[in-house]
Amino acid sequence: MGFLKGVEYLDHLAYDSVIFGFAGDNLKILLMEYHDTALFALPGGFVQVDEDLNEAVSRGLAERTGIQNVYLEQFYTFGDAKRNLTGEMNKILNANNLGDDSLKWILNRFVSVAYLALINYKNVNPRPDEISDSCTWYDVNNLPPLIQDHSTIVEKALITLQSQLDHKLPIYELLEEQFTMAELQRVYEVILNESLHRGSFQRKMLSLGILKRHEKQFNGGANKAPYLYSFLK
Amino acid sequence: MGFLKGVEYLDHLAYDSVIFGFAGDNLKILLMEYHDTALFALPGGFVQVDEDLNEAVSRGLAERTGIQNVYLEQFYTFGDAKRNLTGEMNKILNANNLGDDSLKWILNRFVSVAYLALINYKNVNPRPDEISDSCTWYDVNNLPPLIQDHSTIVEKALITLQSQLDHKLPIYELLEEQFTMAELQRVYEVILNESLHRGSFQRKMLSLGILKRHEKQFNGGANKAPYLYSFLK
DNA sequence: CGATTATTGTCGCATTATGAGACATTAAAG
DNA sequence: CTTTAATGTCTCATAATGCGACAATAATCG
Repeated sequence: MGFLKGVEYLDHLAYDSVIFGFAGDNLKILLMEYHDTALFALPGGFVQVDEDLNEAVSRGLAERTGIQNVYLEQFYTFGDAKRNLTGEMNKILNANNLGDDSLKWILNRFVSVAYLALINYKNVNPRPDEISDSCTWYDVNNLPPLIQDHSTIVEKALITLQSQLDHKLPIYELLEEQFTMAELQRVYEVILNESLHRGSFQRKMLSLGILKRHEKQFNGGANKAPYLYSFLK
Repeated sequence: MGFLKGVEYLDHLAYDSVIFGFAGDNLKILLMEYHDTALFALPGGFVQVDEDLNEAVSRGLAERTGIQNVYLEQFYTFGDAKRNLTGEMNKILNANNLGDDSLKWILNRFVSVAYLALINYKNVNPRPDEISDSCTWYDVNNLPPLIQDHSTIVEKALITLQSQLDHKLPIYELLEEQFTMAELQRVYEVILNESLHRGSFQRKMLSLGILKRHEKQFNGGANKAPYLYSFLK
């Protein structure tokens, strides 16, 4: 077993989370940067000995972003034998003066369960943990180099997001409570990475019967004002 | 770490596989029954310390069915804290005179990665392992009670199968090299659990351009003989 | 104050996909 | 030769989708 600050964790098992947000017409994810290193990683963590796996992920997400009751979806478990943090983590531990033997277990091989979450960009209060000094949003199309196989994890998360977009993913988490049709279309376009026909998109969305129309929004532009919509609960 | 016959395994980590076959117009899965118990379980196993997770599953499947190069898809990782085999496994170990302490680790909490496979019913040579005396096909709609949460795992496998049927799953593994349109339709109907319109199904399949038409099959029936088809490679 | 501009809501049309029934074909049995 | 049952294909109605067009409208500009 591994111990971290007096808590016992399952050895060889971790989770990583790909946390999506939407801002400035682009899809973002949360990344951590470790103190005094140029190493970026997905926010992840370990599973306590008597803790549900899903609970562990919720807990970690709450600790890092301050938000709770998030839509979390498990999408793949990465289990290659050579998945370990030797090298990178040595650098991190040294930079943080944590080089004692009690943390050696962190250098073991880890099987990692990957989750994705869709959250509202504005609701987040990214908080660094003890060994990372920033937890910041990055444009998903312009990520820094990530440690280990974290780039692969992000890729797989994106593919999952795309394939499940029409089925069950609660896209509304990404937007404000109320939004325009153009904003909603932009979310779809960014996730699918393709442009959609405006008329068809609007017709399709309205035909689904999942949107409620509200007051028009006078946005100050020299044009017709759009309606605001929200998702029916 | 856990030891089994001199090999070292990752503790707290297991896999379970839902192996689908098709025979007699029905979808089947492989189940193991333990010696001298009435306990049925999905074929599963453990991951060696220096072994890729995917490798472990392939290895286990080859050991139990004799077939290799199977399409294996990971679909979920079950990680509830109370997932353990206390009770059931005690019964199994006692029935097999394996009640010594060296196997105590098997009673721990296990996080299990679940895989599904589609294989050709006829190619399989189910082989029991040391502690299970049968590894047999069961109709998926008529399963015996399964240990632990294995029924839940089967359910989730079925849902995954259904949702991915049109996208990427290599259904052809379930059939012979050549097959009739009626047989193919039956596979779809069994997986989707609904009947399909014959004309529409045939039109759809032919329009996909993934089938090659062969000689007619004179099946001895008092009716027009169907063509045989195979999937284009 | 009227013309202009950019964006929006909606419609029409062509094309494609889908559901359902119908009809001729055909291999074997009587 | 007739009958039977399954098959290949067709037609029609309906639904879904891609794409362009048009009127409406809020702000700006002359």
